[in-house]
Amino acid sequence: MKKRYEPGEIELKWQAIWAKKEENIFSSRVSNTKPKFYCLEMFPYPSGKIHMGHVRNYAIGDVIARYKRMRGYNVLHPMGWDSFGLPAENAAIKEGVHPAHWTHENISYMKKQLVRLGLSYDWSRELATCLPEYYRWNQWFFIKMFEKGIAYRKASFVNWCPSCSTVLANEQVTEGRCWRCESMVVQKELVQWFLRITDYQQELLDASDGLAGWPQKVVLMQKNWIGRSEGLEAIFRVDGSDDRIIVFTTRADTLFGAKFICLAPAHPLAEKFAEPDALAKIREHYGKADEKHGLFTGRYAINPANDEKIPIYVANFVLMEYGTGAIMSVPAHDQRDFEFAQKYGLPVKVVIRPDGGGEGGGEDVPAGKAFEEDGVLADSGQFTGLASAEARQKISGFIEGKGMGRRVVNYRLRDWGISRQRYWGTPIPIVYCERCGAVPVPEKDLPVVLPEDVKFTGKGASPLAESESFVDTVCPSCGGKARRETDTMDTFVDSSWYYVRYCSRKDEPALDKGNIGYFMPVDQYVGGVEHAVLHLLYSRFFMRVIRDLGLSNVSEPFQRLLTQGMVCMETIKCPEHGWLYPSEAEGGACAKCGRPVERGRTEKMSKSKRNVVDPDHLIKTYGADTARLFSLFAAPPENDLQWSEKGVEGAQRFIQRVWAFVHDNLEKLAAVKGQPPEGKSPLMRKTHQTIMRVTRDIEREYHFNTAIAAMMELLNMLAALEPSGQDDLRQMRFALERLLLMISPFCPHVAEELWEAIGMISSIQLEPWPGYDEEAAREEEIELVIQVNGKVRTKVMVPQGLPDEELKNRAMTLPRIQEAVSGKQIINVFAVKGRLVNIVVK
RNA sequence: GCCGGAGUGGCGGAAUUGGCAGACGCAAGGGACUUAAAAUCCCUCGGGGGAAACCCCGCACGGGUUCGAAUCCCGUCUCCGGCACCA
Repeated sequence: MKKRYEPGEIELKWQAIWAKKEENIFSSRVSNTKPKFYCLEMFPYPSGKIHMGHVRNYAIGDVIARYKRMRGYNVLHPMGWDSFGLPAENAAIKEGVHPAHWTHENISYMKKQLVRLGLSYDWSRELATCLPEYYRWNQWFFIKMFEKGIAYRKASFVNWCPSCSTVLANEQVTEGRCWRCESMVVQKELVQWFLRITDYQQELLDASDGLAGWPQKVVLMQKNWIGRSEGLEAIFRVDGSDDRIIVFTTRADTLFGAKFICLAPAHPLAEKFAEPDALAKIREHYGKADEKHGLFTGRYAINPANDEKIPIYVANFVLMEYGTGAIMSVPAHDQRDFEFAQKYGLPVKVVIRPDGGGEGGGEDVPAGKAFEEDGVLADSGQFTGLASAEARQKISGFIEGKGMGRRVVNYRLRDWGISRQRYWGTPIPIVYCERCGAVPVPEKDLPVVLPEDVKFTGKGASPLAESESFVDTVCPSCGGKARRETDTMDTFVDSSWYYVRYCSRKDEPALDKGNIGYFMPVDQYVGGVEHAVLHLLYSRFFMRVIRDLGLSNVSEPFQRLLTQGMVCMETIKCPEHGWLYPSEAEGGACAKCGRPVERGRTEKMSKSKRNVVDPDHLIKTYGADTARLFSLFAAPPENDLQWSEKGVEGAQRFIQRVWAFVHDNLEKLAAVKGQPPEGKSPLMRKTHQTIMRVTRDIEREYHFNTAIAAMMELLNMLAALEPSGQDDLRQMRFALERLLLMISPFCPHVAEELWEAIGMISSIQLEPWPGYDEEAAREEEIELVIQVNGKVRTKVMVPQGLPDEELKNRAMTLPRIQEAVSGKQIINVFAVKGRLVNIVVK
């Protein structure tokens, strides 16, 4: 054994050994003897190289997988590539490389990086979503959904990203910007394919309360996204016509205050009533968060509550996609309506007064803004004086009784638009025939493969539309001339079911019911919180479709979810040259101009801010074990992690100290024979305590940072020991073996190496997780804390397990306490859990 | 604006159920070894007072409940995340 710890050498050695043993170490088969555990990390987009976010994500997952293997589970721990998407196509436009080529190069490089990190994946299940054998099943799912009416086509206003020149789903727009490139999104009317996720909205909502293993934050985000609200649909007759306008409101209690009606610009009656040119102008402002624009139609509607005649407007801020596309406007109690009323000089009628706010004494017109809270009804006929909550029910009932409306539930969630006007995605398997319309490609003709003869110009319509060999086809139904759909699928379709594909090996058929039945659901899913509504909601939807296709009994794909925090690093800025790399700011001065630099905030690592750490460089300098250890030690997984070079060195120091301990004691330790003696010693006690703590910290919320801290404490004790005699050495060896076992999921290479060094023959991977004995972990003496009036006055060592009365007596006799209580009246004495005594005096 | 979450040393972070605030690590200071440096090892390390024993203050801020509060309740401030014309 070398004196120096050389990570590069030993890590490559063990990675080679593991690769040979892959069949029996990291691979998983359907097994009846062991319970299964499916551990999954979000698969990466093959962008070129892995980044520190991946390192952290996969280190967390790997510790869980390795730990569970040691606990005797049949662990499924797969990895693959989310390999369709825009960057590949953009590279093609910029550099002329084919997206497939670019993607496969990246995959092969990144796979090497993952292997180099010592991650224990079952590569026999590796998948790449851009391969026809994978996306064939996207097409298969699409056809099944088409047959069931879940996939359908409609024209609507959609989110269009001008920079990506494609459509985005609602979930993919953040603050009006594209989730990927941050360009402002515009509204465009297009015919698109949608998946009817709204069919499952109530089920998804109801089931979210059962997601006990998920961060509540994520559950809440999903619930808000689905956005259920209960209200009333009320019918407003159009004066002098048979037309009726249906509005949705959650505030039936304000119905008597409705002073006008607003229609969405795309509402059928808006087109019927409004003058086309004027309507077109309103439409220009649709979906934009700017000023409110209205157009009076010249028509009036009848308020079903009081038969009042109120004007009908078309307004840019009314959404066609939510509710009924028409609203009743109550300017006194809705801020938007208030602003609209102000602009167009419409009346404001107060029908809700603040609870307890003087009978009839309040002002009629709110001062400058609407009163939107609940209160007491005013000026509302027979309902005047009721509280809002009660009035909502009563007025809804009243309207229902008149046959002028009904209580309904509305959701904010929209159907998922999956059409993308790009090349590098799954072709939508539809053929358009003049006679038969949209016809699905028959299953036997799948996959519809992406054509190769495509030019990547970055301009115009879908690149697929340029490929005649692709577009021209025959109708599967009538054999006549037909054209293929040229849009591809949103890449979130690919990732909505990949965890199901992993249940079968590459060489086994996809979607095998037996395999799915054995491995699903995922027991632990680990990934970034940025997918809280996107990928995670789509997957919950897809799993239900898969269930309803009879392929699985599972509804929820992910039993437990861990959302890890971001990896952050300090930023450095020069007042003149902007963001700098640390190497450009040595000595606190900008390397370009010599001006002093500003230490910026610690922010998420990003290339643009130049605050990134390259995993390759990190591994080369410190090794994979150190990279993993630091990622896990510096913060609990759900927190953001602040990268620190010094912290990395600290992590490596720990590994080096373990190494040095084994090296320095190797001869003595190797000669040890037999078990440690019965009876307690500080080291034996500490060892059992450490196993207890580490086990508990991993089991409970995966708090690896405190688990590692506990192992460090054990090492500190071991290193301070000066053994004399065989019994001491036996204990030392016992403690060391357990320490190595506990370290092995975190730093698998060095654990293997040291395990071998102390004479163990089989791989440490195959060892069970060490057990502990609570009795052996128990302290014989405890430090009794004595407080007077809640303040610590002294501490004393006493035997473990004394009765409370005895503790109180002992406390009272202590000189320090005598002194503190002398001349005072003792009111009460508390003893707490055999650990603390509090004396209350006056 | 609405809905969540979080504020603990110079820093990252510990602290089962209300019961010793600051585990572990980083940084810093001192010392040992060395011709010297690195590495390593040892000691100190929340603030204030005191020669010391020890005392006072301290978990964003202000109140409260309690024998006892980082932990529970109310209010305020700050930061982070989500949603945002959703009727």
